Amino acid sequence: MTRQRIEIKKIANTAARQVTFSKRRRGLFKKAHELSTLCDAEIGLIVFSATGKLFKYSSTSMRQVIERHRLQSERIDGLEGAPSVELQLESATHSVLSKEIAEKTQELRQLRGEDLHGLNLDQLKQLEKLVQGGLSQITETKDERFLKEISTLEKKGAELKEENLILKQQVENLPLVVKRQPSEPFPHLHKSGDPPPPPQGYNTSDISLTLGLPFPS
Amino acid sequence: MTRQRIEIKKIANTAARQVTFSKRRRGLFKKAHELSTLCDAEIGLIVFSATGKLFKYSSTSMRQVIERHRLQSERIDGLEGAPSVELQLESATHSVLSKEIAEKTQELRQLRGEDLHGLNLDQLKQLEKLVQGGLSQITETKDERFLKEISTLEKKGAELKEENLILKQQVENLPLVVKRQPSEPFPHLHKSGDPPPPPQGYNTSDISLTLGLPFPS
DNA sequence: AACTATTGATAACT
DNA sequence: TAGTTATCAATAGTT
Repeated sequence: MTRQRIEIKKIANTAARQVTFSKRRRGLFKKAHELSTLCDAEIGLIVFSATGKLFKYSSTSMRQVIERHRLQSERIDGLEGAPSVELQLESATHSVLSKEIAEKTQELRQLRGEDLHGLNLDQLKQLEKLVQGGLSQITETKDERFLKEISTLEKKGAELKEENLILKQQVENLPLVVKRQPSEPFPHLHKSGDPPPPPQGYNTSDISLTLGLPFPS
Repeated sequence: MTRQRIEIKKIANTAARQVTFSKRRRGLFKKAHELSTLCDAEIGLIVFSATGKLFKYSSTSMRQVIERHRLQSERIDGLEGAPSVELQLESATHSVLSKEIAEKTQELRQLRGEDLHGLNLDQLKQLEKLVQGGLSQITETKDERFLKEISTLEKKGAELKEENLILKQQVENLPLVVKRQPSEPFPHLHKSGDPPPPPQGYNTSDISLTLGLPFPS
């Protein structure tokens, strides 16, 4: 509805989908509120994100809206030999949950390449595309992780190398007369109160060494 | 929001309010549907007009949405002076089922290449392997299906060819006596004024024409 | 999260 | 009630 119109079907890119979800959810809630205010309507709106997070709006109380809806629906469905309300709710819940589990289980199996018999050619092609997309994501994430690890290691290596260089310079700068006490060969590199670590860049200290300059204080 | 922006408060004029209610209700439902489709969200929307008429939209079934909402709310409200044993049992069952759903949902998302942040390198490699396996299965099944379709078609084609052959032989054996009328051999293929098409093409029909087959009635 | 070019929704009117 | 249009609001793509 803007820069370019989009097709109304599931947004493939996860990040984009989440951004759109946030934006449109806000818009939807705003519209719901406006309708309820402008036209004196009683409204209940329940939204579960793809990640299962719950968002809701209701003009009065959600319970009231749902209750009113239940009454209306009952009137429509009409006649039932009523078991207890609790049992009805419970079995309803269970059947809903169980059904959801069954669906997800089946979906998982198919994503794993099992139980494909029920699918026709189009569905197979679609599934293949979906899994290819997933695989790309996974491989990409994995490779990124690899690269990150490599660069971390390289960085660490470089730091160590530099540290070594500095230490080497310090060692070379030590006056030959003074004997270091063996107890603390390399006490610490940067504790406060210490003589500042060699502030020099790479060659200055070497040069000063060569020239026999006094030790920097 | 158009010709003139309006204040969000109850519309005084009844007729205008009803008109606005109809228009905005449609808009709201459309947006709800778009959100659910674009972002894979589960949505339930209940609207009572000021006159008490019920309108609703739900991406799955309203019962399922309300049930899911009830579960979430239960969990959030949480702590309340111990409910009845039945309710406790019910909640226990629910939490088991809900947990299973949550796990499967997460697994599904990861198979689709989403939400991979929580995984370490080893887990990513394992997941990649799993999905690669699934993809192989799917592709294999799909291609088998393709091949099967092809061979079916080929078989059918061969049968038709053979049938044609037999028919041709029968045609050739027909007596040469009957003459076809030369008027309008292929009336619709060429518009008048065009250079006449190269008369008869291939053979079978020409032969039958030559042979003066009776016009199929 | 902020911006903006566009599309979409809709208030007023017919 | 339905259709039209001028205008405002929502938002897709981008930074």
